Amino acid sequence: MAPHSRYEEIAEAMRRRIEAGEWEPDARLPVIDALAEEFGAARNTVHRAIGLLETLGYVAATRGSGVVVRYGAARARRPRGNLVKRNLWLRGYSFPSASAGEQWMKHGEADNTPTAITDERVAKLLNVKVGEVVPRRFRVTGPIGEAPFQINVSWIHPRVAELVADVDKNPAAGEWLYRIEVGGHWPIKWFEFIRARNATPEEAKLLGIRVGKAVMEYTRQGWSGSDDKPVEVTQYVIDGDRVESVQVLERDESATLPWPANGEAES
Amino acid sequence: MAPHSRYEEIAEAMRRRIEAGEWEPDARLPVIDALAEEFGAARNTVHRAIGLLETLGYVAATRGSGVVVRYGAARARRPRGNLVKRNLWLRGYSFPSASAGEQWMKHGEADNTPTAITDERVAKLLNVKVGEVVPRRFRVTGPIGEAPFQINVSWIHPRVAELVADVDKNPAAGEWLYRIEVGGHWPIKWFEFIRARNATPEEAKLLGIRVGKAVMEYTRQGWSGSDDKPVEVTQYVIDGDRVESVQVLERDESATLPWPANGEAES
DNA sequence: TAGTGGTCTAGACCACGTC
DNA sequence: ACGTGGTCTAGACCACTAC
Repeated sequence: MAPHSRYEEIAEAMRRRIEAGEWEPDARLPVIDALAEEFGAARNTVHRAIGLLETLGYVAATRGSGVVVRYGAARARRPRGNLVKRNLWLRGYSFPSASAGEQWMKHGEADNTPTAITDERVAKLLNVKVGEVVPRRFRVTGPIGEAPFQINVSWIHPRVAELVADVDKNPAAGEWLYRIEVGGHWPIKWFEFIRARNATPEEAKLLGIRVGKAVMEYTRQGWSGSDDKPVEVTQYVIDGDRVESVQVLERDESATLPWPANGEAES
Repeated sequence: MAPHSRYEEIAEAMRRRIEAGEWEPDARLPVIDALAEEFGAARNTVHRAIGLLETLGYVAATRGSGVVVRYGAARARRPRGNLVKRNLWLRGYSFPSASAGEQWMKHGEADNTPTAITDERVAKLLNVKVGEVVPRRFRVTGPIGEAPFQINVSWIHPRVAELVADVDKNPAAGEWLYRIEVGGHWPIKWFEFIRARNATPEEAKLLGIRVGKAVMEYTRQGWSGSDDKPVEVTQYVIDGDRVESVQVLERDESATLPWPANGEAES
């Protein structure tokens, strides 16, 4: 029954106590030294068990204050979909993967300075070379009053850079995607790639989560409607614990095969 | 520039070497002791750096053989969708989140024995109590000839247990979902919940991945069309490194607002 | 300032793959 | 049997929070 390692056993024992209610949500756990003595293990081993419980979403540890139970925390539900809505009044767009509607920028961390592309995959999707400097838009967002849980980064192809050059100085001009479309690239077509992966150290710091925490990554590639080449790549990195996509499955009866003519039925 | 800890610095240095091609894909890295000496750090610290690189998908470590570069590995693409297809000939169903089509059961790990429900969320979705014993179907699947990368588990509500009791002995009778529908619960309606989270120790062992690796979790809840209560819950847990969902975004022009009557345009 | 979690070390031992 | 990665220990020191 126990092919587990010791730290997994300890994590398992602690998990059971949490689920049994012995340690209630928002309550503080005993300090690590006390737990180490109780379990008869080294401090490091208990610390590792806590790290596991943290990535699994059972507790949250804060240096200086303690380890707190985070079991049964609420999670934002975001309807899944593939419909892009345009709002010509605001000269903006609405992507289903991007927002739950009520999000806000945080910290003033917005950064619109052009940057060299380091990621090989992004370079390929945008059809530029690694190291090339392109316009970039960077945001960390989340609901008002709560911790941010989403990183938004967009890279723009150099050949349309002029079209979005004054977007920040002149907000009434509309979003940069709108500028690109009316600038001669209508209609933009998008592909979206969805992955689950582990947070990098940089992302973990931005989102206030532990390194290695699971995140959802949406990567969107926008193609020009005129020259049929990529014009933008946008990536959303979302704390996996904070959101959940929901979808109603529909029946495709058109794809239903008829009963076989010579009925092999036997029910 | 370096708010990193030492193990993150070492991981960063190793990552740069991999991306620079100094350590090529499928090549073996130096042994940990050698790396520890080179970086002037303890063995444990280097080991932790390697663990980080492993969860980020850059390397794969195997006890007894070594650490191998896994950069740029292929990934299966699975079209995203919400259309459930019925196949009356096979008396089965096709869910977009479930399969890439060519999957196969692995290891003979299939397990159809009834089991007590331990997960509180699953219990709630199936509308039963935690600890209640219900029919369960368990599979670990993946493409032929490759390592499995997906865990499929289904729980069935006790009130429809009789309808699926003989499914295993009589394959020609069709899938258990088909049996439930023709047994008086047509049409079943489904909701699907999608999350990214970290693999538990059990899941990691089944999928052959490191504990804490990011996985996609699809949870499907099926409602009876007759008594409007849940009849089944199915969960897919998929190695995040092995699949990627792809989707074409469509324009919803019906939602587009008209230009304002008093044009504030200035482009 | 005291107490908390987080990191690092040096060394030991274990589990597993390879030869 | 050997060499590999994985775990555990005991102790030290650091970074951060709360008081």
